[in-house]
Amino acid sequence: MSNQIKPQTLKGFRDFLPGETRKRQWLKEKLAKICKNWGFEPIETPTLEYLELFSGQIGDDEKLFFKFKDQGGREVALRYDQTVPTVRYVTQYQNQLSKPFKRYQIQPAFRSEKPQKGRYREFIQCDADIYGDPSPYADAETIALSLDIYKQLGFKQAKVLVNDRTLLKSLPYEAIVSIDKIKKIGEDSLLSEMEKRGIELIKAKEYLQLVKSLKPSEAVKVIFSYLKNYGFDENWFEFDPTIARSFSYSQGPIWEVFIPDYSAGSVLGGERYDGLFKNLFGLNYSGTGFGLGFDRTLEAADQLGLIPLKISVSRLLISVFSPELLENSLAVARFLRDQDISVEIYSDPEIKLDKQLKYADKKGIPFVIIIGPDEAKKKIIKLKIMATREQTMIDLPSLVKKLRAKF
RNA sequence: GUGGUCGUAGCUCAACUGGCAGAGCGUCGCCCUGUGGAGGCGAAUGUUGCGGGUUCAAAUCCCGUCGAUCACCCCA
Repeated sequence: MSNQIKPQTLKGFRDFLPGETRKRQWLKEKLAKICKNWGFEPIETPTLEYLELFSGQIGDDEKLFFKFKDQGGREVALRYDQTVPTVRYVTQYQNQLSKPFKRYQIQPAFRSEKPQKGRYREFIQCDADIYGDPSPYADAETIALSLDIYKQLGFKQAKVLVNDRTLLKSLPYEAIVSIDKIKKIGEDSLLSEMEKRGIELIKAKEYLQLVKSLKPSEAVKVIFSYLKNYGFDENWFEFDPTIARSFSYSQGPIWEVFIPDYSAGSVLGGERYDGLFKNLFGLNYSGTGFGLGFDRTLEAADQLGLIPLKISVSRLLISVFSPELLENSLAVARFLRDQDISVEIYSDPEIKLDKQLKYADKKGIPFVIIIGPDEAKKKIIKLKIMATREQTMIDLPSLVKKLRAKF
């Protein structure tokens, strides 16, 4: 009798089956490649940080931290976002980093939220930021990168809505938080929302009018001319004074990216947050950039059919005719692998050929090699193309040539 | 964190007001001992998420718990 346990994942934490994992890897690789194309350097930060790093900044939301005492009694927290740890990182290594410093980062973050669809306790974020450049050109560059990512991923259209937090300076924080919801709840509900947050109705109406009358700031103009010069079509960007990004540390330009063909909300959000350096470390420094929602972006790409469909990692299965002929299959496998061709060999030589073919079929492996007694005697192999059922007897050097052409 | 809905075979789901736990798909076997997707025939599979309670009797009602999902909150 053993204490058997139930196989299950923790609330809000996920396993990924091979098909899903391949999609996720596809997106990670694309994101990394695009960021590198823009000259952004990859970095990583630890999963665990001192709790105090986050706790000063977030106030109300501390209940969302995954925090505990480690074995040494230290108060620690799982990475809650990428921005705050990276501000620490930039401060800590400023002498070793270029200025400006451009970095991207694809790592999981942890929040102890109540999970919902598309909302998990462990989720990947892709952040890209520019540090040490206070000019709106730095904002413009990260915004251009925001758009280029979606363009390079194959989206027909993405749209960035840009605002400037300095335009909202005269509004109290509660009003800004409310304004951010206007698209979701409408103007009427917005007014009652503001009242609920302790703003008088008259004031609320005043704030709403003010916001609606706002015109693009100089920084926003710089950004738009940058985007235009980079070659983005005018319908890829727009000024929207209701984009507020209710983070307490946002200042200066703020933006969110939406996919018109995907309705589940924004897929990316960014802002300038120079003040964070001051608040945390008393440093005069600047940072601007974005966090990209990995799951939403992946879902959007999947829904719109942008993920290349490769059912299997294996492109070629070497079947094993019988235990006696296993060595022939092994020899071919080794030969092909030495030629840098990925092959999978069927593991159990006792299993009949029809099962092995069925396996290849199910896994979507397009080519199967068969080596029976006849082939073994002639020192050749039979290549079967699953899609067409076509079979050819072929020797190894020609096989390599043929596969190179097909792959 | 607050409130609602849900959890039955590998998957999708049935089971009238409490009364013998079922179907489709898939899986497996055979038709087909050197060849996969179609077709035919046959077979296996359940602690009804878990724990407790009420009842002659619980998948069904009650409590707790784990998980999923929706709304709110929040969303660095």
